[in-house]
Amino acid sequence: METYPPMFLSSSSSPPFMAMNMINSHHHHQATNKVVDDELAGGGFLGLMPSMEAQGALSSSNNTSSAEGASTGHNDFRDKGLAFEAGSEVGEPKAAGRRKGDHHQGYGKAASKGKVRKPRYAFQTRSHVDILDDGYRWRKYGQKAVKNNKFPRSYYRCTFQGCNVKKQVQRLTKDEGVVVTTYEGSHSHPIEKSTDNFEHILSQFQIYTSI
DNA sequence: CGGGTTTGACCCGCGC
DNA sequence: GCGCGGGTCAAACCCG
Repeated sequence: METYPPMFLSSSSSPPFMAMNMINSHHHHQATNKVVDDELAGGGFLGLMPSMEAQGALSSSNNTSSAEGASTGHNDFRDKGLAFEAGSEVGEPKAAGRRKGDHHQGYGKAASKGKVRKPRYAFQTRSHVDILDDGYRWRKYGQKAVKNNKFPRSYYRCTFQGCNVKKQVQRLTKDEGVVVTTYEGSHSHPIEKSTDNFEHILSQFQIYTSI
């Protein structure tokens, strides 16, 4: 059970994203694209990278690669994940009655004010389903069209009290089969779904650690 | 009904 | 200084 693929074995710690279940591969979908009956046609791990494009800025922070993040990833959420939360402290207007035309300030991002930037771990898989079931429950909070890409990018957030883990899913324009998932932060709570077939799923991944 | 999704507005950093 | 591009919010909407 402890047999993880080489990419996770940097320090035998928990990666920010553990236990991905692609059980609902050919499950129903929304309206983005028709889900073809490929189930595990993809399922191949194409790569793992520190971040998509912002890796330059991120690497200068404290982590240079995703492997490092995984190596210290057992409790590092206090460093990065919380840092982000602190940054968005102002931007948490649960009770603040801010409206579009009203006076409001501080949307999470700007509050950081050039401070700590949380690392993001991106990896891409081969699947026709955008949303991979990684065991956690996510709530979609945004979707934006990206320049140079035909497909929009979806923003998700973990729906756990106090858990500020985010992730964004995007498909590549060139290869529709490639789905890039970027994680931010680490979960601090147990997974809700069963992950006993984790190793079984990972065993069929193709890892490319030549980044 | 309640929780997740949709979707347009808004904010902000950055480049021109 | 302005416009663009990316990220977030929240009211409306949808669906079990």
